[in-house]
Amino acid sequence: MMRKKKTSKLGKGDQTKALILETALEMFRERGYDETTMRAVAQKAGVSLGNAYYYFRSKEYLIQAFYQRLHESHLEVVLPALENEKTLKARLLTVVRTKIETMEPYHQFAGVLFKTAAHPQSPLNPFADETDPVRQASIQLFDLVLAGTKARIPNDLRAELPYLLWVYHMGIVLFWIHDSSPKHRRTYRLINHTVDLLDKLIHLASNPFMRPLRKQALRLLDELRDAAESVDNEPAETASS
Amino acid sequence: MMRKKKTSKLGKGDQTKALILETALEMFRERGYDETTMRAVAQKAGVSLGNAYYYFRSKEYLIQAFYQRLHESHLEVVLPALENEKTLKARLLTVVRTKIETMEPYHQFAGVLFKTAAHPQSPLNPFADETDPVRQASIQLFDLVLAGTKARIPNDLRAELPYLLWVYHMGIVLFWIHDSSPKHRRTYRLINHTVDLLDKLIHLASNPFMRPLRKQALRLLDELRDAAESVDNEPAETASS
DNA sequence: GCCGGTAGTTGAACGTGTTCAAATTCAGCT
DNA sequence: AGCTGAATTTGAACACGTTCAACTACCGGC
Repeated sequence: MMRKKKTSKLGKGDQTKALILETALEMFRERGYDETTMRAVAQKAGVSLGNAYYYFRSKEYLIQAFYQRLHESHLEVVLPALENEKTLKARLLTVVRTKIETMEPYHQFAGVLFKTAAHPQSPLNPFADETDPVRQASIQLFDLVLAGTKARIPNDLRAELPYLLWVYHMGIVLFWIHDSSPKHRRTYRLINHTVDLLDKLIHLASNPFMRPLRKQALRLLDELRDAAESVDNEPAETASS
Repeated sequence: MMRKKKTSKLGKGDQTKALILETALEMFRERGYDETTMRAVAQKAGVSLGNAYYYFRSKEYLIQAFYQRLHESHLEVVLPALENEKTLKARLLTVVRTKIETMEPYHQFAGVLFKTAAHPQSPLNPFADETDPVRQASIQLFDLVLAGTKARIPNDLRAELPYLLWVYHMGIVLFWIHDSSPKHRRTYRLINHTVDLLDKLIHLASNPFMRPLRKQALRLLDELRDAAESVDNEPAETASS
């Protein structure tokens, strides 16, 4: 009885799964999400319709896979870039800018990301289950941003900041989705301004004078995130394998 | 050639439209949005399927109509209640609490409100076209909240505050949607805490000492809302994203 | 070399939102 | 009353996401 593929090349299933995902993402890029039908994906990938559903239990799961893939691409770009930046401001700028750049080919498709972002099970939902691996990895990146600076930040704030910055960056992405200005100039301008503001705010909030208000805000944050704790629905065990 | 019904009873079309909407909302309340099919609504309302589409160009438009109806119900409750409250804090509390109470019967259905809130044309989208009447009316309520207090707020902030409070209240609603605690206690607790915090923040931001930061934040806000200015599509034509 | 079971694959079928050309009703006019 | 064009209403048809029972390919064990 075989346990688990510990080594070597991909099994046949993994190949098919990758093929379907690749095909789907390509079509999303070219025609958008709604305009890409599961039948069309299956046909172009040379598999049957049912087979596509064998690997992705719904069309939305392709988005989830996309989001995962996107994060990996982002990491490849952002990690080297971060090595050259030391200040909090510069590091934040780098992360958010490269994120938008990575998403660029998917701009018209990206709308659907938020169409379901409010859905309890979506990893994009700020209240969603924190244990989602994709989401955790995404938040962790902002922890890395902070870890690489010498900025003096109180521990209570420091602990929550990765999550807060992640929410902030989701806001930027949301803006970018709606941004129809040429080359998305508005988004980049917004990033500049918000990062500047955030930098100031973080330092302001780190001031001992602000301690009571900060404590109150952080207590609030705790409360906020308890909302989703009792989401008991089966969260759709990760598609296959 | 008749112009417009200036008086008297509703035309036949309006009757049918109201009937369909009423039936739909009832079924949404009882079975939820996704579980309520257009066919079922039409059948229960005693009209044909196509007829329902004659009055509501898509299922989502029923949500839009719901939101409008909801706002009217809210006004009926909140306007009298506001007459007894004079402080900013109390007035804010009143508005947000009654909002949640008004939405109560639709809790399980409300999820879909945000499923499409990110859609460019949705009045729930913070970046959406400001000229949407439902949305404007909703924002105006927060202007009324401010108008009834003696709080000293700088003009620049005062002008933007209705919109900001509206966004805040949307956040509360979003939380409420995910709140599965008994009687939504968590939401009410959150309202208490956030209103308290907001009250403090508004006064803090009104401090002359904060002027530069405030100015910067408000400039940013302007920029934020420009994002949607070039949304020229006529509503509900574009599929997806 | 065959067996058995798991993984992979198929396509027909279902229910849904939406569209549309045609049928019907209605209000005002002569 | 009879006509006319607009408003209203109809239900069949379409495309899509999703499900499912059946079929096939593969691989380890005998």
